[in-house]
Amino acid sequence: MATTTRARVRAEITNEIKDVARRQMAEEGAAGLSLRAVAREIGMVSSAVYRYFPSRDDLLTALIIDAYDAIGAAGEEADASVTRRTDLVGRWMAVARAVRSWAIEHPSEYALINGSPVPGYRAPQDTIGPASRITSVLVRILVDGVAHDLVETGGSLPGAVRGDLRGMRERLELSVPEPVLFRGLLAWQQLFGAVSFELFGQLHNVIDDPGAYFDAGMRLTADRIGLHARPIR
Amino acid sequence: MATTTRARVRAEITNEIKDVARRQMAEEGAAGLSLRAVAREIGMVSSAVYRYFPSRDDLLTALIIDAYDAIGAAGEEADASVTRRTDLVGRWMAVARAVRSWAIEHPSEYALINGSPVPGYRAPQDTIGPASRITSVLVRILVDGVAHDLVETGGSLPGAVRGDLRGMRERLELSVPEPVLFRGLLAWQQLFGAVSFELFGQLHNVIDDPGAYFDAGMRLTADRIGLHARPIR
DNA sequence: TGTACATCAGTGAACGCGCGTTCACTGATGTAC
DNA sequence: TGTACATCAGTGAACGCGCGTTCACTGATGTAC
Repeated sequence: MATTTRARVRAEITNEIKDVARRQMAEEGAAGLSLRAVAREIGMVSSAVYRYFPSRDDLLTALIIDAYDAIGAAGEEADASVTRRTDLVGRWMAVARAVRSWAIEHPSEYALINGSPVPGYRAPQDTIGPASRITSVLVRILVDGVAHDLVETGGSLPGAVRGDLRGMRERLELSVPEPVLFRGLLAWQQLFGAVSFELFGQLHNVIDDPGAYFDAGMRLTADRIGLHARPIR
Repeated sequence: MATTTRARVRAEITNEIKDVARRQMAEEGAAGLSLRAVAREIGMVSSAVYRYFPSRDDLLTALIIDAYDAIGAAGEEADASVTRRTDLVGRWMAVARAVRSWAIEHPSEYALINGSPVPGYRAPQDTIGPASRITSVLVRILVDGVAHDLVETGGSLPGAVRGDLRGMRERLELSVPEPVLFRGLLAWQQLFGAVSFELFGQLHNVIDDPGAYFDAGMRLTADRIGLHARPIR
């Protein structure tokens, strides 16, 4: 048969290992993720975990890939939920809020992909694909904006920056002028900077209503990307 | 005598412990900081370190306080180096570049105060004072901007956000309108977001000249705070 | 200025703990004929 | 459909390692008289 009992059980236990690892990471941090502790909680002997993941780093890699996929899926879903596709500000806000919500619900996974690097761990190439998923969501908003004349396209850039962005534009085959890419990148940084600030506790004792603050900041950011409600030309 | 030999030697060894700890943190990360490893490198028996720091967490706290102090001092120095005090954009750029340079020179210490929190560690109250040092630098730029009519003061804010910022303004006894504080806070986030992105490797394979990119971003940010070269009124 | 005592830095052994990974093994599940 | 063999999941013991922290101790430095 296509999926044997063995294969099904294997997939289930693989998921259980990852789930338990995620939960433990929330308490101990990524650096403290321990195969033995995971095995103990599942009720397995520690060496049994090696039937599923050849090493601790491979488990970490799997968690990172899952996290990128999850935040990417959350962003895609939020973007798709906005029915009026020319409402770029609405799409931006939906994606921004989705990123924040996902991060608040999965703080340790967010830290895994957006916090300080895990010491001694080098991410393999496998993580690059899933990582670009959430980035692509923003890029699509910019592409649609350019296509419908809903985004400012002007602006000057220092040569070095323009060159780097041209490289990016050509690699991804985007029809988006460099200044738009530049503002998009800054908005991206503002989004993840805001989420990290909130999550890592930098807003403590300053902002009591981080949701309202986040929304206001992202609205201003939308404005600054140069997103418009009606065609410019 | 005021400082005995014992006291002088004590201060020297305390510094040596912190220096070695900083160097090891760069390799192992904050979570992997180990009293035993530090003692080993210094050539001390591990229990001797307890004459200087009552526990591993106290050593971490000392490193955090030092890091806040160092980045604060770097920011203050950069701000003070701009002789024309009404050149707010120049002051902002100087401080931003100083923060970035310090972070690049001391990546593990930057991560310690701006990266994901160290698991299992709760920062004591002692860190609050040093932490506000760098924040105060930006606030002074805004205060001077308002005093000399060099910064936009208008803008609307949702009630909850305005309320939070009013609290901040009153606590710090600042004569700065809430919208200015709001934009300042966003600029602050943009600055640390940009440095973190660069340091934690998110710009890899996208930006080859991160210095130029950083400068261009911070210039745009200065513009967006509403800093002007000449009085508005 | 000299001496007796108190303070303090550093030693070395020990406690009790956890970690990643390897390896020979048992017994259950799956596959080919 | 039944049987022989191959594959695979999980076991339990072991290797070699590092960690934070405590404690009784020695010997040097500092202080009071």
